[in-house]
Amino acid sequence: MRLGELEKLTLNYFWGVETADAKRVYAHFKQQRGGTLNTIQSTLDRLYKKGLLVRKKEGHAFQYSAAASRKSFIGQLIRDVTRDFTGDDEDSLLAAFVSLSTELDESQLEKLDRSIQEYRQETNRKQKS
Amino acid sequence: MRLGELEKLTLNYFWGVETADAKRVYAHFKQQRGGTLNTIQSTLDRLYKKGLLVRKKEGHAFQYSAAASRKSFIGQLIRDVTRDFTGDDEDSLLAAFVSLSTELDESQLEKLDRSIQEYRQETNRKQKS
DNA sequence: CCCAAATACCGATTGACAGTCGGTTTTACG
DNA sequence: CGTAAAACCGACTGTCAATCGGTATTTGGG
Repeated sequence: MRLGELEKLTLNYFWGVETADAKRVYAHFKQQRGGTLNTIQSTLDRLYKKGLLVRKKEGHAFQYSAAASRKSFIGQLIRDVTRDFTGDDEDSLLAAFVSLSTELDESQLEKLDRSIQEYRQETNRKQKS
Repeated sequence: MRLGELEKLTLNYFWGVETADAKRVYAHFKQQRGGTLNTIQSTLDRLYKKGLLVRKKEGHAFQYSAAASRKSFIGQLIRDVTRDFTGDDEDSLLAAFVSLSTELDESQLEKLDRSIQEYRQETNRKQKS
């Protein structure tokens, strides 16, 4: 799924606010990039149709909000972009991790290692309860 | 940087062969998808201009080959796709890892953990020598 | 209950860019 | 130096984001 520049900006915006209607989003972007309310509405609609935003009518306007957290969205993004380059036999997620490893320095690897340990602990706790 | 379908197939092809000229690539794809030699040549040229293939003239034709390994390419891909969603303050690579973590199960985390340990050992060895 | 303002929705246009391929130019080798 | 092979150029198509004008719809107030 392809994302345009304004779509990316909009998604980032929605991870900073709970909820917003087109007018509110427009007020935010009017300063930094101009354009019309209509353009924002189209973009919100496109993101909605792509399943990246959810919406609910309240009064006159739809209230939009992010369909997924930033983190899980990025995770999905990575899986999408790597799928075409990783065979079904190998674990594409793991392959992605390993690919990225070569870009990390020791201190980052250490941090990562801690994050993973933490997450494993958490997962184990959940499974036991 | 956007990649088309044929471009992805072509990159994958080049990770399976050392080197190939347009004719050879065409011979490979003729079966599974038809098209003309010219189309392949355009695609090779586009990939070359994008820096994803390197080439060297040998006799009549350019010999193309992958500019980077599959793994480092995927790593680059992930960094590109995540850049717009990770602030400069936070470490985007680390963020990507953590995002993906939520998609892994315990056995995968274990494997990942092992990979990281291995890699850290390797890195340390290199730095000492 | 109906009207006007607010908003959603539709359609057209533009700009990138991949894919495709015909035609022309360049090039390497005999 | 001529020719066959390959590179290169240009055109056209299809897709999709961005943009925005115009129309349809909806909602809350009167």
